[in-house]
Amino acid sequence: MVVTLKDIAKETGKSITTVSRALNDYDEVSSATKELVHRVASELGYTPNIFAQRLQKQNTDTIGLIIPTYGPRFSDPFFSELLAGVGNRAASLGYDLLVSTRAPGDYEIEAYCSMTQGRRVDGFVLVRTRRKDARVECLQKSGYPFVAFGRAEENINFPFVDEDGTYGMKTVVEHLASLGHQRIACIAPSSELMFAHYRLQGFIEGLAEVGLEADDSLILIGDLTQRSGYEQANKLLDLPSPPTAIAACNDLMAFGAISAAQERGLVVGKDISITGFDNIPMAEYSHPPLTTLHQPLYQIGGMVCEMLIHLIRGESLEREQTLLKPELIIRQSSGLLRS
Amino acid sequence: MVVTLKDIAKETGKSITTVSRALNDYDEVSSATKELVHRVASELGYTPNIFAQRLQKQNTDTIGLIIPTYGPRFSDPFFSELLAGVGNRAASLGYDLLVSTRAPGDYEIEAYCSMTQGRRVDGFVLVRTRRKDARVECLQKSGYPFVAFGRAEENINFPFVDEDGTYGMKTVVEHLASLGHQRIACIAPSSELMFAHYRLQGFIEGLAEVGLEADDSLILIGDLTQRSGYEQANKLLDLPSPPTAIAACNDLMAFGAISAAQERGLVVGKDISITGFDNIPMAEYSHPPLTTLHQPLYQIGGMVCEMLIHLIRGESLEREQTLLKPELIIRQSSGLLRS
DNA sequence: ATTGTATACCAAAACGTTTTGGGAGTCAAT
DNA sequence: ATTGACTCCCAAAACGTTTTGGTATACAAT
Repeated sequence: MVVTLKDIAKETGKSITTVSRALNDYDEVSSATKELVHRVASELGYTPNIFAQRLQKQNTDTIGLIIPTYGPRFSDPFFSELLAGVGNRAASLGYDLLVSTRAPGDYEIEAYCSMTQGRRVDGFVLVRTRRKDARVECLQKSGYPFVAFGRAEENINFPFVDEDGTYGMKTVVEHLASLGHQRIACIAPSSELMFAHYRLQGFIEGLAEVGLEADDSLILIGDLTQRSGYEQANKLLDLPSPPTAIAACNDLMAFGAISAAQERGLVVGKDISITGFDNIPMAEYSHPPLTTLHQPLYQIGGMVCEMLIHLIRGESLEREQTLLKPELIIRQSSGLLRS
Repeated sequence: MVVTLKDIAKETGKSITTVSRALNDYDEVSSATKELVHRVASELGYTPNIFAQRLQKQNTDTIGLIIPTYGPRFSDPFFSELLAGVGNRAASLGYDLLVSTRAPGDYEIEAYCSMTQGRRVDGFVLVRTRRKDARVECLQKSGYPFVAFGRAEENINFPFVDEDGTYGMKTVVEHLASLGHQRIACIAPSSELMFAHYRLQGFIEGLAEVGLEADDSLILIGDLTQRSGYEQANKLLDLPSPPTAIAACNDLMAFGAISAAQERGLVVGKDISITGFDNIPMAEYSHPPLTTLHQPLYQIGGMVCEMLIHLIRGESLEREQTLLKPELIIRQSSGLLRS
């Protein structure tokens, strides 16, 4: 049978109150009693019933993470690394992690509602913010604490960590321009996604800074998968005057683009330069290795998680909003323009 | 303030008992009362306190998944796809998913203990079974329901879904042999991991079936990452008489091996054949596209999750143990032996 | 008149904690 | 002797559900 405080009380001859306090290390219990209670507790193999605790304390020691999954072949290294970061930090701070996977859309908000209404979690980690983010509205309205990985449209204010995608893409464009490239294309995800918006903005500003004109026909929209990188790159390469460099807004699409170029016999890094964004582990081992921007996803996951827990505990945050500068990692997928 | 049954009772003039029963659709409540209660409940915005329910019912409607994370750059597409499968199925069956990420080792068992002892979950999904799997022992001893993705050493009996890795690697070896390869190497993870054990066994049996002798110097151990595929492939290629084909036991190591071969100027698929196992999305877009074995991870995740929930509900399983045949996907990383 | 059987309801107990509000004893200062 | 401060302890309430073990009424069958 399951051991409860009552059993320990009976065994030690103390009251339930005292047992509870002894186990929680209150000062008003003598050290002799504390010792006795602890000994008996471990003899009987006592473990507190977490739901009774939560019912009483009205908190959950659990944080929620809802992962938007795009289709059944969902397999974005982005999330596994971030998840590891959030999960490990949560565990080390004594919090459980309740994960829900939902396709973006109507049911996604439902997942938030069911977690908030049932008071299943103390707060949320929000990932991949969107331009009009119903999740942000929902959480702000309900007053649930949350920390986002990613910003939102200007005027909404909430704690976040984000990478400076604009800065990142500017450095990519500078890099490509310094290699002599003038026709630089971009494969960007829908600007609905805030990070895509910032990255694309960086691409355009970068072009301006190096004195190149943005050409709308060289900016295509992809959906973050290799497949779409492949398809959009094919469209770019079919243009009468194709680009000599393609800056993809994430590594997966860059791989798709590389694949498309190679199918046409182009040598990536020589005939054409292709860059990514994220520096997923695969980037180092692709052929050719991918020039990309490094985002420390594991650390970001940890940061976001820790900020959230501070918030839940009612502590003030050192920094409400953090913007990280991604670092350009130059590998062989980008090279001098062949003249 | 939070609305409770008591509030509804007061508002409707009924007792708490009747309100509870009305909401749970017991027959012993008149339909008029049911209607009244439901109306008032939704007017007041009632949502049950989940912890009170769980305390009373002594169950959690939550399943646990503990992901072994190898290091901070943990980023295995294997897990994101599996997680999506488990998570989506759990949600559709009304279960929450509690995820814990732990490095394999001592703390991993602790994670199981804290979930079982605190009775935080009704059961577990166990992934990547190991030869002497302390987790299996722990769960069997505690009597917690669980379903594994992967088998264990012969005599232990528990419900699982697994892919037939032995069969899979045999088909790979047959494929390579049919292309004329005679010196075929294998990069396998530690045989501590059951799936690695079966895959390696398939490799060896496969060699025997096509009349080739296994050469121990051609079997190296990796740790599932690209880096280790790269390192081990380098060792193989440095041999006085290097292999003409390398069968890696997962896709990530295959990519590492491809990278190593390409660094030496070898054309993969011509000068050397390299194969993987898993068919992660990247396999289609690598250069060259990877010959590998397809595992339907998303579906497997769903199956495992559903079996577990049946088990938790005390229903009998249609099949306790399922072995799936992986399908060989031939792409360009394997080709005819150059003579 | 009694018994049986539905139907519709309810008070109180139970789940296992933590917290509230207090009590009893000891010791020292007035 | 009284007061105050301190230490150590406890009974009971509270958290919000579900379940147990009833009751009261109405109606039909004996």
